[in-house]
Amino acid sequence: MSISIKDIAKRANVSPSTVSRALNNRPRISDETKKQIQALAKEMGYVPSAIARNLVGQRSATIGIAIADFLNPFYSDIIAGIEDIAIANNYYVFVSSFYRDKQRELALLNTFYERRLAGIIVAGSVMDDEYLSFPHIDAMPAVLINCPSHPFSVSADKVLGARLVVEHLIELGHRRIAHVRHAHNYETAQLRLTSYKDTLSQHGITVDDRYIVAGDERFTGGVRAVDQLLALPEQPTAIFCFNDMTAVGVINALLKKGIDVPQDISVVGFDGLDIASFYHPALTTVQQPTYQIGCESAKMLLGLIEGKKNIKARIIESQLIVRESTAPPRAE
Amino acid sequence: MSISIKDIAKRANVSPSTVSRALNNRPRISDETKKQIQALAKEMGYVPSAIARNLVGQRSATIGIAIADFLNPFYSDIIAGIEDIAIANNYYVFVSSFYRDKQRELALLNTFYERRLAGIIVAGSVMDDEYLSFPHIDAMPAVLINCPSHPFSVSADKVLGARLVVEHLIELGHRRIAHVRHAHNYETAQLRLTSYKDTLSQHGITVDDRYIVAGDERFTGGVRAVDQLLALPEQPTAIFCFNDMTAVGVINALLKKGIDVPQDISVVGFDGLDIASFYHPALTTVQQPTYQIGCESAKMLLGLIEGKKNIKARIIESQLIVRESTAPPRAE
DNA sequence: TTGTACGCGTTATCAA
DNA sequence: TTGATAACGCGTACAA
Repeated sequence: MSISIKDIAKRANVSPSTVSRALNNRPRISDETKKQIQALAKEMGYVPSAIARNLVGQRSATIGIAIADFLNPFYSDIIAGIEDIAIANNYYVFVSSFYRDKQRELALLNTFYERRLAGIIVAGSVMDDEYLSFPHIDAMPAVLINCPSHPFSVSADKVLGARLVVEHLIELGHRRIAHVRHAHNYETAQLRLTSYKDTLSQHGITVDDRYIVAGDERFTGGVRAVDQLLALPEQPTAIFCFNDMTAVGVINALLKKGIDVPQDISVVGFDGLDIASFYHPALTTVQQPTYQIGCESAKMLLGLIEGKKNIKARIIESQLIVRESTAPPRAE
Repeated sequence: MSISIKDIAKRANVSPSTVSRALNNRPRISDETKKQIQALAKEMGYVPSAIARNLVGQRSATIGIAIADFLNPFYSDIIAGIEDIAIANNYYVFVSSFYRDKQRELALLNTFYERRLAGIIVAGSVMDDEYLSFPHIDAMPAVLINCPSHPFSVSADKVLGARLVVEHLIELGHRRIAHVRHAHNYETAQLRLTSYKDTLSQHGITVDDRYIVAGDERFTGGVRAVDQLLALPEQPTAIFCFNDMTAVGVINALLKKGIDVPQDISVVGFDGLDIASFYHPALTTVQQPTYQIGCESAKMLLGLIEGKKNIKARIIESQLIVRESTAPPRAE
């Protein structure tokens, strides 16, 4: 059992409230007793109980971050951005992951609410529109990352990103452009897919569903996707991947089969992780301002916590970065 | 303000204690009122306050994880292991990072203690031996990952790992073997370095400090290290890197300068991340059982929380995996 | 300047 | 089977 202000009060022969005043730098106390008590508290190794404080104060100064997948470095940078803003505003941050599992996501949100956290940020939710019906959303504000349809959200422009990718490939001369989508159909995965289809159509290329295969967001998803795509009668000449992790998996699988990237097949990623520029060949990809997204979402959440009302969904532009993994298709 | 058992009690015309009994499936209550109250609680959207529960119960059923760096995927797998064990034992898990900053690490531990968490797991501490003097260690048990000198710790065998690496390179015929160490001299970084030196000496190779340069644990650290090493009058023929991230940075920098890996220079990583096998060339590295380390440390912590006493530091064997980034040195 | 009394939401003990 | 009461650690009116 840890020591409390009562213990200090006894030792100092004062009342608990005097101790409380001394430790919180409150006015109605003499400088002398204040210093005396502060010294005693330090000596006794007193650490205030956030639990008791939260209970009486009805606020926790802690925000929770629920992220889809710890194993995807995409989220690491976002977390760093959130942390920096939160710490600067005297908030603590706790992170947890739900691994794209709806049940775990719900359980996590519930845990956050049980702790009466001041607010939460969710990145990569698989609940999507059901979010608005989450019962405690008014008591514990939430900001969603990459769910642009939600009013309180910060997202990168996936529609633009996917269009830039497809147009880049078409300009290079590709016609058979495959897409490795995310097996989960959550919002921003869907947006990439739709934008991919739309852009193809706009350029007079018929969408062929056989060129759309499911991956996940890790290396292995890309490997499996390659097996499917290479089994096709007419192999694609370019593969647009859901994200950089997938693209690395795809390239690795292709190289292992003796297929050169980009000479035989072009590959494009999405996200702009560090690994994209360090991989070999370096990935053509869509750069997402992850750290900035983290900062923006934290600022938005702090605004919501303080009761700000005029808050709108933010969409941040993303940018195509052409590197070594794309080239014109081989002449047939 | 969220609704409490008092609110439910009023609506049901019973006392708060009856509501508490109903909601916690306690014995002394009739089935009828229990069901009635449970239904009412659900209807009213009641969620118990973990804060109040913790205050009265003096326990939180939550463990905190402090990890050195979110941006290093090495820790992601460890977290997954911890989470799985914790959840299976009805514990919640909150993760936070201190980015190898001693002040932030201390602040984080303090935050954890303020919440009166049941226990903590720290991975990649930069405090090392000072840990034992952390004042609240008895009230909130801690397990350290990769601090083998600490009594409650789970670590991979870095000494063995580094020796396997160096011997592998020596067997291939290398004599000028460089080491990119971590700029922070925390325990397991030190162990790799010492083992590297010892193994060289044991094989009659003089340790040359110019071949030991500092990196960090990210890609960029490897890039900077390469600049230093290539400026040397006699360039090394092999580079043993602190971890896989560093190795990727090193290889990337070498390839950019037109130096082939492994034909011109061999490179070895450490950790056995997924990226090590997906990189191109695939990395020779020391595989660490990250998920298992996570599980073991969680089990150890739960043991400590339950008051188990006969707990000893665990060291888990690591294994050299030879892939494509090492080869005999070029004949001179 | 200091102390007393109460309440935050919950559980546990005792009495009814 | 149920209700009243106290307690967890802290902050804050209000009284002294």
